[in-house]
Amino acid sequence: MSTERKRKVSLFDVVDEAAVSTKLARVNGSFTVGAAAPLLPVTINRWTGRTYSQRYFEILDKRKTLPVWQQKDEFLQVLRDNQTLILVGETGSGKTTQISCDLDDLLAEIRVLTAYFVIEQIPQFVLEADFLGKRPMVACTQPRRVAAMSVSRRVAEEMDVTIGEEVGYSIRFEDCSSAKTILKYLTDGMLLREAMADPLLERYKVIILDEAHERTLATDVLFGLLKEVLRNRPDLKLVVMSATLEAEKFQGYFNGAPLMKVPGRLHPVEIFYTQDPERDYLEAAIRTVVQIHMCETPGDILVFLTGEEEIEDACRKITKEINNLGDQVGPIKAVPLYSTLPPAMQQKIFEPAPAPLKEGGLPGRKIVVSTNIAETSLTIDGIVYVIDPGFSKQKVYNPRIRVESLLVSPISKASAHQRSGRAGRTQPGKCFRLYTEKSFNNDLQPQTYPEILRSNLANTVLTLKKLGIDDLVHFDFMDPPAPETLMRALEVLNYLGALDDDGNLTKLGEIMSEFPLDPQMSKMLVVSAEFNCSNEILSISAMLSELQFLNYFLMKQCWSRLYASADLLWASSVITILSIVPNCFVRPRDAQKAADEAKARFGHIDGDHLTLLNVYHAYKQNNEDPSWCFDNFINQRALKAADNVRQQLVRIMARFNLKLCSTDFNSRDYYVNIRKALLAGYFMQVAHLERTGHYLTVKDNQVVHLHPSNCLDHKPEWVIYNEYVLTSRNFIRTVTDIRGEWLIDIAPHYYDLINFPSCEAKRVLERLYSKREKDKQDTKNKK
DNA sequence: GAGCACTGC
Repeated sequence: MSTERKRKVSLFDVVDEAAVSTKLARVNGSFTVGAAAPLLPVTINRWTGRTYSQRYFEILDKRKTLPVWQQKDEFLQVLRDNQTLILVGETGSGKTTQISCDLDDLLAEIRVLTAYFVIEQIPQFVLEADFLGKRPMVACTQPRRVAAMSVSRRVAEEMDVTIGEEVGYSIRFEDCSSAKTILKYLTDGMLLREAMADPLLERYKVIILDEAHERTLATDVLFGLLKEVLRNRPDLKLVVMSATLEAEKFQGYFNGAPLMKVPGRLHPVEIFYTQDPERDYLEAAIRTVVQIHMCETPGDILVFLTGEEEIEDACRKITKEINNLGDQVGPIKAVPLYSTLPPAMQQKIFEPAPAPLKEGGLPGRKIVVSTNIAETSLTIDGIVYVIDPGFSKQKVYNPRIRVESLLVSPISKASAHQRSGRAGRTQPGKCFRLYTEKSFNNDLQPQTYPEILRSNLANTVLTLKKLGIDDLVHFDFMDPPAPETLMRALEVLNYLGALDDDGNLTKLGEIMSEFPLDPQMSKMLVVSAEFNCSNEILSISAMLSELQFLNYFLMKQCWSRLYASADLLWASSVITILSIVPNCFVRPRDAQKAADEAKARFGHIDGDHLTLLNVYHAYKQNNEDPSWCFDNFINQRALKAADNVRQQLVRIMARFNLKLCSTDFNSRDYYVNIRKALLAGYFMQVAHLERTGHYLTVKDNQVVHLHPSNCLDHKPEWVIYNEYVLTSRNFIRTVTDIRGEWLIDIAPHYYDLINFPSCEAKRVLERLYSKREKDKQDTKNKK
């Protein structure tokens, strides 16, 4: 029904648009009369029909000084003569964001840059193309939400239009566009969503994929999809924007499309390497900071390290060492930066360097010590020196045993390049690489290993099926995933009932594909009404999915060789292996005991899923009060985000007429029904307690341990788990007590005993099955 | 009894 209403609105808007264009024609008509007209400056905005503001001309003058402006005519000509065009250069250098989970905060804090860059200009050039018709609609994708928002706002300003009207953006939770919109910035995942409803993307005349070199999962899927669409739509044009490193690969993939180089970065950066390899990169980084501070001209320093503890440690050591130098040097301020840092602390990176201690004294310097959050997601102006030890923490996924872990690994050349670029934002800079030039050339991988090759593809396969791609094996991936990964995904979807035995999308699968969740979770949600607890499952899903933003999906950096030898690496004690902890519960260093006690108050003896439900309920009962969150060591941002997700899920449930219901809270079945519903989605993630006292995952037979963060007060015979992580041991995290009988009731096709490796769990299930048979016989006999 | 790279729908 909501689609129906939407259609009516857009019909209305088409009428409205026609009215606008007649008005426009009239305005332009009166304007172009007379031979002298072309010499006059254009004063009427052709998109709005309004007179341009003074500010428009001020910005225009600056835009005209940009190097890319020189290439406008050439660009338009190449675009006219070709269906696909690849632009290479330093993309993505014109965005600035501040860290925050809250979109409102972000909007208030986005700072306007004084420099203008390629991705703001190219779409505007496209709109000026006369060969695309009167009001061609242009889409421009970005891998990150904030980029889509901030760039579109900037462009709306440059075009002298209101954001959300002619220029807009569309991201999850927020569609700021209208029927008037001719240029829409959106996340790559969002364009993929649009393609699910409109497979030929017919509303667009031009699609621009920015930051294509980042190779996000969504971008990779769009590549293959758009290649198909371009064949079916000769009128559609595609512009791919990428960094230079793999330009030829892109060209080869897009059938020899023309390459055009565009200038990007404003200032040169001088690169320095060490003569010999460094044994201790942390020590070397601190030493380099001190040297820069003593010997180099003023300018802030950015140091890349791998994790919170290392960063805090480095900040302390830097401050100590510089203080030891006394009056010989100016004052410094060492500022840590990582994603879990409270926002108030994060703000510190934008504070100016400290002033000289006395008038005419040595200048101060700001030293930002950061994870690779500062590599792509966040830009800090004023950085002149970058220190790059060459490592970052990267997530590794092994599809064979479905285990993920985080490990400190060497970065890629592309990543090193990106890091050094951070030095040249405001003036010429210097980058100190704490490895040898030989090592850079020979040891670092050229590119970020694409996400699609190291991800669980169950969700992607479901999306592709929904997009009408039946033959996954012959789908034109730029880097085809391993056949086993695809097979594994198909198998999981078949067990969940999303695909039938021929691999075709079922009705259930179609509904599941509409949820922005992984398939197990959407299955659980879709069937939860059958267990009379969809309200509660909604809350749990929202909480889990909010946590999964942090710990389940996608992994980013380069690591192909690591991947190939991952098993060996896991065995290696040299490499630091860390896990990712969900952040719904806050545990400050100075109040760990109080935080644990607060958490225990929410604990549910049957498991962590139910504990999450308790937290959500308590949050709502306390009117989402931030001070209540603070007092109870609850991360308010996480809860707010979960609530946001929940609302979106409710809307999708309504679209498919899925009932919202709850079991009576006083009923004995209230929690039983919830636990059963969990199993309906996650029946493939069950572990059994062996007589030895260890848990074994069912079917995979991996020895696992309950993560100590769990809140069970006993060791249940059967548990369902949300994730399996490898840190110091094999852990299953977020676990809930379930009953063996439910396995054979709810997922008999998975627990069929025929393709089941022999183990204790199998023998227990066999007993349960025969007991079930016997019970059936008994009841029959009684009758 | 563990220890927090980064994003997307």
